Amino acid sequence: MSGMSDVKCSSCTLGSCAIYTLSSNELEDMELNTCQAGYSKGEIITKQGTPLNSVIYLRSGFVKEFMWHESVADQVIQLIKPRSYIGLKGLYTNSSSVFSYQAITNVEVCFIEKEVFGRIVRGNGNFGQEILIALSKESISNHKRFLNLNQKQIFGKVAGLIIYLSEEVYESSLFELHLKRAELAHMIASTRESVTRALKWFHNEGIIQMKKNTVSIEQMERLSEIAKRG
Amino acid sequence: MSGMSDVKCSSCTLGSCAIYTLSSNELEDMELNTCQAGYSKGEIITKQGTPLNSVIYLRSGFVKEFMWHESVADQVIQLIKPRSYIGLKGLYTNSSSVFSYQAITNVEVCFIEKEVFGRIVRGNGNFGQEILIALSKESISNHKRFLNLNQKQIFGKVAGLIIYLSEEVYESSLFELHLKRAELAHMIASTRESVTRALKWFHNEGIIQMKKNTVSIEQMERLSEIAKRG
DNA sequence: AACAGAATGTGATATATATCACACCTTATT
DNA sequence: AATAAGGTGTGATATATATCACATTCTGTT
Repeated sequence: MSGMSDVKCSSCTLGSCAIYTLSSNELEDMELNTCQAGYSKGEIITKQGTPLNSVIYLRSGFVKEFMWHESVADQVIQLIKPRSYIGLKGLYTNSSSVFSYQAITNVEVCFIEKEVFGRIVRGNGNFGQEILIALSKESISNHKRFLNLNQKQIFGKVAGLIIYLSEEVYESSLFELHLKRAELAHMIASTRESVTRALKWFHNEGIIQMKKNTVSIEQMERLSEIAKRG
Repeated sequence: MSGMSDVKCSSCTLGSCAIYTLSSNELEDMELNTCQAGYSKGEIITKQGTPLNSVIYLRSGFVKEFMWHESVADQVIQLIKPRSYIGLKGLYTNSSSVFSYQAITNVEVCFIEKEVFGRIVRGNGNFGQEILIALSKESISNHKRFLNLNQKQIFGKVAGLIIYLSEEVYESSLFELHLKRAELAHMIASTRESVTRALKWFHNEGIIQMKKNTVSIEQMERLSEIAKRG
């Protein structure tokens, strides 16, 4: 967790849509109860079970939301893209984090105290609306992954995963894979080896191109066909 | 879709937590833009792709959220319990429904125009907060099912499904299965036959008891052990 | 540059479960 | 009561993929 020069919320260029709805008073309220931090690739931001009295705003970088599951290997729930809130869904539950969050690139975040956050939601319906929108979008995005898991064949699941990463996370047909094979596998209830084989096959067929860890989708049509039919 | 005598929002005994935050003006606004309906078991409430300019409030009964997926059989996303909002996550997206909703018992619902709903959210932060809470809870509940799918063995998945139904939907260790075997299977990416076998085995082991379509969880410990370890 | 450790690729095999085929049961309809 | 139709139970078989074991490549550190 590396230090960094603090940016005021009011002058932040990486803020959420939501903060544009805030009055200067509200903004100041938030500023006073927010603290900024940087993490480098690989660092854990919060661990499940740990107290967490903040909503975390991801200014830049990508974060992995996951759980360490008893016997089973870690389960990756989703990847979070920059300019989104982390752990919003925990805002109104208990004070300890349900999930763990890890920086998968270098990352800048802000910790906003839950209490202030809630106060502002209650006081400013427009802010609430924006948060509601954010949460809805996350929810729908997760549903897509969910549906993908109902696909039985791994090739279909891997194809769906690539599409998810491209559309919901990296928002580009060209992106770097920040997760290793085993983690990708854990996102679709499969194994490292099976993911390797699927990616290799897609590559050989010219459906995607992979050099190093950079994926480029070449034939989206075929890819989504595979994601649908298996 | 059977008719029924209309209840005013202000005198509704089956309202959400959220509506208790409303002023009488807001309540009236809602009343004027809400219409009530009843469906009987099996009826489709909304079909995916169909225009939907309302948030639907489920006063009583249970509803299945699902998609008809191209080649593949229907995919059940979740079951919705009474006194919750249906399609909240679609409030701020497009005007056509992403999912289909079917009554799996007799059901009473209210259609509240999205526009009014949004207006009230913006005007009343406390209402917004309650909606946010509802959405968060739904989100977390779905995450649990999600994690369960990452379980590879069917016995584990079926066990997890039973726990989900008991804890998140029916809120009792004794409940009636409103879904048929094939639909249960579609919730966990498995098959009718495998679900049959798993349930049979649980029954024989005395972990659950099943008569007709009523399930009673007898040994929660073992069930959750199976859900965890497979 | 050399090394160690991690991550990834690859083939052979085992195995869980999907699939198939059919029997049985339940429910509704005539 | 008889019939039909939808749902469920059950065994035999096929098959996709997990598992295993090892080779290869990549990564960062001394």
